Amino acid sequence: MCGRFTLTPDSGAVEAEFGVSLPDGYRPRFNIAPSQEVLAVVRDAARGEDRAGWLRWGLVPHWAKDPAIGNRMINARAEGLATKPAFRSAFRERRCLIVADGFYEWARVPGEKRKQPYWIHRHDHRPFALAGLWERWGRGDEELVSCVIVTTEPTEVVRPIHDRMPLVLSVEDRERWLDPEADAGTLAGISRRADGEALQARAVSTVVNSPAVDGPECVEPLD
DNA sequence: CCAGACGTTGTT
DNA sequence: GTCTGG
DNA sequence: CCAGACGTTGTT
DNA sequence: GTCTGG
Repeated sequence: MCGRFTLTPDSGAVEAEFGVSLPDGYRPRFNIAPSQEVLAVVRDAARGEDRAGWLRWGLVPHWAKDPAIGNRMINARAEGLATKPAFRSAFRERRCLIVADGFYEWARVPGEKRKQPYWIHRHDHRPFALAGLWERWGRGDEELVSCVIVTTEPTEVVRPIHDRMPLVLSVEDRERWLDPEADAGTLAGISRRADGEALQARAVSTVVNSPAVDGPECVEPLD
C-alpha cells in the first residue's frame, strides 16, 4: 500500500518536472503521513491549465457526516475505482497527481515481530506522480479539500517487500490521467500497472516509523 | 419502504 | 482489540 | 503506514 | 449522493 511518502527536492526541481509553479509553504518533506497536506496537481478546466496546490491526505466524500472518515480513506484500490461508492464520482471527475520523489513500504521480517521499512525512489531521484482522486467537503470555514492515493499490484522491485504499492504514473500517463475526457478503457489500462521502470528500494532506519520525525535521517541508507 | 454503509491493510 | 491522529 | 490512546467527575 | 440489505 502507500501509507507514507517523501517529497525531498527543492522547489525548482519540482516546478521543472511538472511545469507548474508551487503554492506557498513548500518545503522538502521526508515523512509525509496521512491527515497531512500533500502537494497535488489538478487540471483547472476554467483556466485551461494545470495548477499545484495542497490537499489533505485522507479522502472525505462530500456526503460524509464526520470528516474523520478521511483518516481511513488514504488508499483506493485501482480495481474498484469505477464501482466503489466512495470513489466513483471522484474517479470520473476529480483525478489528480500527487507529487512525490519516493514512498515507504514496510516488509515483514520472517520470524520477527518488527517490520523493516524501505524507501522506494527513482535512480535519478527525480520527482514523479502518484495517481490520486480528490474531493471537496463542507463549506465556508469548514471546507476541506482532500485526496486519496490509488494503489495497485507491486512492480518487480517492490514485490519482495510488499503486495501493494501506489500507482506510479509514467510521464505520458500523467496527461491521460488528468484529461477530463479520458475514456474508461484508457483509465483502466493506466490503473493496471505502476510504472516501475526507474525505481529502486533501499532499507532505512525505523526512525521513519514515527510520523513526528521528518528529516533526512528517514531516507539514509541503512547499510 | 427505511436504515445503514460507503475503505484498505494486515492478521487470524 | 480497536480506533484516532499524524 | 505507525504510534498512542482507550474515561469521568469534580476541583483547581 | 447512491447503493445494498432487511
